[in-house]
Amino acid sequence: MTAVTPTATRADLTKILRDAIVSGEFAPNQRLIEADLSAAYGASRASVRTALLELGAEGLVDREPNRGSRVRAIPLAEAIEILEVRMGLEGLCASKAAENITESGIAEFAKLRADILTASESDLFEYSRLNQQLDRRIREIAEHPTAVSILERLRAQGVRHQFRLAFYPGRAAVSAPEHVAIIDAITSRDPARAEAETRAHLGSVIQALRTIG
Amino acid sequence: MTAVTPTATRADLTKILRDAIVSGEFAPNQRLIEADLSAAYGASRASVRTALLELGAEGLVDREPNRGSRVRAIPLAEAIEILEVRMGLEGLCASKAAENITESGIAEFAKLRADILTASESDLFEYSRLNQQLDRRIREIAEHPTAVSILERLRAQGVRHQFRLAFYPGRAAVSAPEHVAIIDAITSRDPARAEAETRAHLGSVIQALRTIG
DNA sequence: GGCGCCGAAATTGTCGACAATCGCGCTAGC
DNA sequence: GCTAGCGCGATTGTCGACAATTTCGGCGCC
Repeated sequence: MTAVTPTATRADLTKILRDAIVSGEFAPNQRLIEADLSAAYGASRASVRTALLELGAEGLVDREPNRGSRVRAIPLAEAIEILEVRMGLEGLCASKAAENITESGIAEFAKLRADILTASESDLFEYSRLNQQLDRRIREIAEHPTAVSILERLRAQGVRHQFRLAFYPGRAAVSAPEHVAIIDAITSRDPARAEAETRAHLGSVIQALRTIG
Repeated sequence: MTAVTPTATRADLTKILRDAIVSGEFAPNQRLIEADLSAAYGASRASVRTALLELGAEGLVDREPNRGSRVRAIPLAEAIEILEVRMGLEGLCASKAAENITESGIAEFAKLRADILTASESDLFEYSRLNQQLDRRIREIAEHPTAVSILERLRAQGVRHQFRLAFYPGRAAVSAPEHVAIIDAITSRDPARAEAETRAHLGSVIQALRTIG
């Protein structure tokens, strides 16, 4: 536990800890002791405590009463549950995005489509980044705060499994056409198809997770 | 703000405040001042504070930094968003329930089906209670903790609008057949139909909410 | 030699006090 | 009479200390 930040104010503390968890700086199931974190980040224990409380509500840390907090480990079964939920929610967002998208949005997606196809064959880091950008833009265009806020939480929880999958050999070749299909459905302003393609894509992710364990 | 409970321990405080909010004891947009609540419930301000923090994470109270907490008012547009999300999630649960249901579960649902049809024509309170029970049983049978925990949060937020709608004249006559259709799909062990019927039902609720405002 | 009880260390939960911030009314100046 | 700036009351944010709880190790007893 390296004290990378000597003094951190409380407002940032939640973010700092969240980043540390999702980036894997803290190992799953690692205990998060309030006094230690307090010393490491130079904040008072009360500040650490509220930060842990928020992260507990986000599902990133487990908090057992009187027994402290630890980094929540997401088992495979739950990662799949999360993806099942995302099928419903991202399907909804894709459908809304197909309704809302503007002409300039369509142009933007056309460029994204080309870039994704290119990167999927050459640069997996870039490909992964573009996929995230696609997802983010779909959510922005969907204009559905309720769904988006839930998705954001779920994404943080599943990030470890997602990451593992992203660089699995041959995965990009499968997922790239699925992303393209989603883009095409949205730019055609076809909500039902956008939803179906999104669900199909996430279904394929579930399949992949199941097989590679 | 009547101090109905002279001394309340912190563990219960979150629950007490949550119940007070969803039951309408606190008006929407009402300010929740830490010192006042502390005095009213006989707990320390720190305990009140953590309770408010949790309720904030649940979306039941708005917390603006340095400006305190207030009961979150859910506008109609957001109530509809919540129902749209529930379409995805309850559809998923219904689908899983159709896969998981046992023989004894089928028998239980058959009885529930009859009771719902009866109550829908005579006793709206009982009808509303049975509907809630049906929803709860579907969630239990679905065995999908991730979806269920999200649904529980959303239900608490939307409860006011739901309640208003439940006793709208003629509403029961519309919703009862929809509930029956959901039951029939689940007891037929037909996941796709269970999902479709559930989504149709919630779609009908959205329609109703839109028209009665 | 193993099992259960007691006690100490570690850790979380709670409290009251102090500091920081925000909103509002009041005054002064034009 | 109106506006800008100041200061005060109200409320939240932060802190350190104390109390309560759990966990782990040692000791005695069977």
